[in-house]
Amino acid sequence: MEKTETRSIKRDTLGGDSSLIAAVAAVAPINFEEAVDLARTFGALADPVRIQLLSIVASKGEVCSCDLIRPLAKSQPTISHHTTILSNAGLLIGEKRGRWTWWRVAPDALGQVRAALGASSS
Amino acid sequence: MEKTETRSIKRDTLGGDSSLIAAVAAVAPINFEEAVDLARTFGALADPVRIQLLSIVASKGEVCSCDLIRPLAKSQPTISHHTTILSNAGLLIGEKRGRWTWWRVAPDALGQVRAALGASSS
DNA sequence: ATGATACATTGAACAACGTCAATCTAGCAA
DNA sequence: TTGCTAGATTGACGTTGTTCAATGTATCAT
Repeated sequence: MEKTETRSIKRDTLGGDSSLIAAVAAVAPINFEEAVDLARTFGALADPVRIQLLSIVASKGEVCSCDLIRPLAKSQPTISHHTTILSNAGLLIGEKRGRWTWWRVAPDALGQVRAALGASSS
Repeated sequence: MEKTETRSIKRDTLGGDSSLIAAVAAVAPINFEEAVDLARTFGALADPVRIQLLSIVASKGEVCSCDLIRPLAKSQPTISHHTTILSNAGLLIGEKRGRWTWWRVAPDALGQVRAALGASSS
């Protein structure tokens, strides 16, 4: 997607190996910046519409924005708003082909969130 | 913690096996109620203070509220607010002993969040 | 060029959230 | 009892987030 200009808010969250339950291994608590990054990612997931949106894209592999309006029962601007948030969070990847924007789940993005939640068995 | 009365907002999130990337396995998208539950849990994690709070409790095993004020640099009511949210989300467990409330990370709660994010390799 | 379609952006209304001062409740000690 | 301490609750304030109507910008077809 890439903002055409201005500050390109590419966040690229979860670059480090900040683990929430470094806990279990009894390591030191994470620092503030890591916490801000993690919180931002969780914030992108903290909405039912976005969870369902992500789930739909994931289950279909690739979807255009127009195919999300009906199942999510939201207006076109609202859908655009949510895809932008997920995209900025690095969880969704959008590719513009002709008039359509095709969305797919960022490979391994959710896996990185999982990793941040620790290496516990389950 | 248990609200003394009124509606006891015990949420007990993530009871089902709702997987966000049922995707990868090409299953069907999750329903609205599951999405609301997941979003609520992620919402509890969508704040830097709560992430650090959780991290501190995890690294120390057990901590009283008073021990969180200093490292988090927040007022006592604010700390109480955050512990309540994490507790309601089922991520933190509080036990009142004497004048102190002792907090610990709910066993496997984060693991369940991980599970909801899918069974992908990493 | 004209029109239609797919999205993004803007602006505004409303709800939800994070924060703290002030206050209230309980447990403990003198 | 009196006083102190740990924490929860209340109320208020500013910030942020969700939503949609209206509008703007490309892209494609005629």
